[in-house]
Amino acid sequence: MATGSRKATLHDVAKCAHVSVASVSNYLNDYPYMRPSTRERIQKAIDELGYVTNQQARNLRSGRTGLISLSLPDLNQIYFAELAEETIKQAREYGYRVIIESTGNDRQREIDSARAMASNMTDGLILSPTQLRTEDIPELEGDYPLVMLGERLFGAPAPHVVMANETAAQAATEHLLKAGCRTIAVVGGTLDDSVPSSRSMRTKGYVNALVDRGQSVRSELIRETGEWTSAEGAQAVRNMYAQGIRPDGIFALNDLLAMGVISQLREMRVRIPESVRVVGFDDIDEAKYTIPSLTTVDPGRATIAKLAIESILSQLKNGARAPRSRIDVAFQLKYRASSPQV
Amino acid sequence: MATGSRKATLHDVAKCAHVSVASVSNYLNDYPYMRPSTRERIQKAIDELGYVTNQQARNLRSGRTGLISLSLPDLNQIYFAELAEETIKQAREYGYRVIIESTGNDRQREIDSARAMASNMTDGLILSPTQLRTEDIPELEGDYPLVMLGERLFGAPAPHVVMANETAAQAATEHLLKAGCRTIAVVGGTLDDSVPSSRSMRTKGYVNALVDRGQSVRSELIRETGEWTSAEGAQAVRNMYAQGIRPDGIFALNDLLAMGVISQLREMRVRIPESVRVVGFDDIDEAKYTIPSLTTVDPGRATIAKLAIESILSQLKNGARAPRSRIDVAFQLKYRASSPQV
DNA sequence: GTGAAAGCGCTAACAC
DNA sequence: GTGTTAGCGCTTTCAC
Repeated sequence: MATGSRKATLHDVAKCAHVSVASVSNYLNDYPYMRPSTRERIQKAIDELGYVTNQQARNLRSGRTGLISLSLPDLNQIYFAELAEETIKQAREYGYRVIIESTGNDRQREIDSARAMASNMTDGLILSPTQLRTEDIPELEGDYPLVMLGERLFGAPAPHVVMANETAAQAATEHLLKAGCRTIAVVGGTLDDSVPSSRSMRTKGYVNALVDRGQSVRSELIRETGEWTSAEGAQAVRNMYAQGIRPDGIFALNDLLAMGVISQLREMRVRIPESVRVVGFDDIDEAKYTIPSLTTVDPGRATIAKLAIESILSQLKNGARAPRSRIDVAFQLKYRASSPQV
Repeated sequence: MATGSRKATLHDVAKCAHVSVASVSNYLNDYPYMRPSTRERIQKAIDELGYVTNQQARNLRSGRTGLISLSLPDLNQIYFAELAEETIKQAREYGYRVIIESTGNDRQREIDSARAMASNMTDGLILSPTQLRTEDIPELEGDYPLVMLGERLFGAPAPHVVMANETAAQAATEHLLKAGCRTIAVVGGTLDDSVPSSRSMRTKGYVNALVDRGQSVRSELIRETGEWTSAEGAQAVRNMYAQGIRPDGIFALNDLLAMGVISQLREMRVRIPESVRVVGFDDIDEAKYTIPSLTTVDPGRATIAKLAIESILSQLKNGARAPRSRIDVAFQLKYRASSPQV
């Protein structure tokens, strides 16, 4: 490596190796038809000058950046942090890097994520909105690669990768039913389905499972909560018991709620799973470490990330936005100690 | 917005507005000396053509990208996810976006993060390594803006923003002492300080506090753990009690451990804080929601992110890497129910 | 105040 | 096989 005063360019390398810039460029891009001796001279010059390709110039020329935008509500929510981690990992497999936008559940920032795509800074956008409304769909028009995530804006003009909220919740509930539970509470649930959301979809799955078994849906077993935190999960259990409700199964709509549920039940000396089975949703890392460890729904985070990245790259290859479509991701029930498989 | 066949360029706008490209460029960059009528014509043309500046071209010309790399071990670790969130937020304040590299505690990937800087893709690097060794320091030479984070590689040729692991741990322990605790266990601690780490620094702080009070350090109160998970925290408490050790204060070296500690104590009907006070470290979001809520050390995550970003930007402005330096960030004890202020 | 022109460093035709 | 050249879309002197 040279005592670089200024950064070496293709031009410098060409001069140093006594070849043309085209040859150097070819060399860098693995052009096959090239005399070995030329190759060597070029490589030597590169080493000597400590040359590194300037990505920006390459980007301008090629129209690609090797960057993908991932727009999420909030990395403080474990689910999204873990999704981001998976997405970064997947992108790296293909030589891509990820810019993360955190929108903080702000509609304008969600729109801005889309608008930023017009400036060519990244090769594609993976967007997980929570506030966008149907009227915002025009903001998503464009020819850049786009993949939608989450429960909103199914009308968006792009592929939409969705987790199986409803069927997974149904399977979780069926598991409890099959294990003999007859009084299954759903913590975090709601019967309000005016706005599609994880909350409403998962509750619907729960209801479906009961109905399929000919069981009645008891509204006192549907425990609404505010935020999905462990404190709310614990509170929900306390309230339920205070009202004399004694479930033998609890389906918490995410793992944090489930952690609160477990902690409260243990506090109350309720045995898990002997007296009450507990099932969560998301399969966050901590679910393995609760006591007892948490049976939960793995919504296929890794698959979601993989499909999203692959769709972006295939749209990029085709040079066109893929049409609106829906890609359902398989879920998996992870059986752990809080409700073993029967 | 026009029925853009192809994306409009500066050139197109210039032609449409009957001015030169220079004027359009000036307009876009808020050049003050410009006839209002010209301004208007240009703006009209921009609207008409739906022109958006091409960032890549601007980047090539200006040598800047508006991107900062943040290289972290793992977004699945809540602390890092929350740090990333803060960093993204701070960067946005200055009009910057963040590329997140997740190195998975892999030394080669940590090195790659640094090497990637040579290609001009981002304007600076915030690096939080866990595996880099002193011999890797040469990899960090360069004139690009760099900020180091964490407990390693203090010899690196760049500013190093560090949290007050030792003094914060000392303060946390002093708080317990002041509250009357006489048998304070440290969960996650270690007396091995051969490798500098959060673990060893925080333990050292704990020891300092005891020594300052003239108390002896009892090795059976230093409870080593494997990973810092809540399961390990709970296990540590069980082991301790099984050995007949009855602490009246527990300092857990991070919040996940503390959550396990709390959950196990409640299980055992030990009253918090009456019988045992519990203090954690990190102030993750969940710490507010444990039951009882967790007294913990806020290591100044927001400040760390802010200082890191600001240092990157100031290095950028100065056109040179800032010299090696150490920037200590103030911590704050967050008093909550698990150990109220005395 | 505004315009002409020279690149930033690279890639991709196309010529030889 | 290798070289020449024309830009990618923008910013920035420097004339006028």
